[in-house]
Amino acid sequence: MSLPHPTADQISLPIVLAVLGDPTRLAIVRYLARKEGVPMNCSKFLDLASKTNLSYHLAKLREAGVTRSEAAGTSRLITLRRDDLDKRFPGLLDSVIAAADGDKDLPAVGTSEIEVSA
Amino acid sequence: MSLPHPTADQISLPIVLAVLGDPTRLAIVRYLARKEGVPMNCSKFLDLASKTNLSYHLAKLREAGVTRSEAAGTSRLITLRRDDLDKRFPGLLDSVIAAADGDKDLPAVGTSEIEVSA
DNA sequence: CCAATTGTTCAATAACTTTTGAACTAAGGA
DNA sequence: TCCTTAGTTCAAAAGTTATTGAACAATTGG
Repeated sequence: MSLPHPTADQISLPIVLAVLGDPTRLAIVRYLARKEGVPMNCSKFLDLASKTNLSYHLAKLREAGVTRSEAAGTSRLITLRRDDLDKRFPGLLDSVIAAADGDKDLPAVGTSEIEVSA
Repeated sequence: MSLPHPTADQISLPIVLAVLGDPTRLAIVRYLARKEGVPMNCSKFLDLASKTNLSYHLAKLREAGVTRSEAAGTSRLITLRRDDLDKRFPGLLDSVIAAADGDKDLPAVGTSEIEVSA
């Protein structure tokens, strides 16, 4: 069973901007962008907010079309929908992430991480 | 007398994104971008919202550092702070405006305009 | 000076968003 | 089967943002 996601052409610019205009969600997106290709589970983000609140923010990101969440056992694998976002809004995600990377006042996750091999 | 504006380095990414994540404000910014260099007064935007509501949205844009408002007699001249935004968040404004231009569902102002010389 | 034009402020309300905790579901391992 | 892990759902509370109308201020033209 997979959760509802908008199709690429249903992704709306004002909704994406509004969703990214929240520091917690921006931190999540930033982290997903840095670990692109590696699907994340929610527990990665527990230092940003409570479990319940994370569920809320991750649902917002998914409903806006910014992320994709797939069920995998008891976990959820979360990925950035970069392909769809780049197609719909060329350059937007890159400039947002670059801007977020340059901002020291933004909350962040896993910025000083030791790469652990599987 | 000029209204309070943030300095370039006070402009915050999440605040800018949240402010642009409103269709009325996006329409204003889009119009300012198309008429860049030409300072606009508020009456240009009266088909987007009521006078009072416009005052509110224009204040949000100004406080976020997206626009500059200068008093000029009984009018206010509103311009995009493109220089400051481009310095702080390279590429962001361009990709937002390009994305907005490609979206037919967004409210717009003056898209079919006859150029009137002064 | 008077009236019109341009826009602001204020208070109220409506509408949304965020956060919370408790209760829940579903999968997987012992 | 029972327990743990991972995450959702729900309802309530808190907080924030958007919209409105009426009243206000400042400038300009007659």
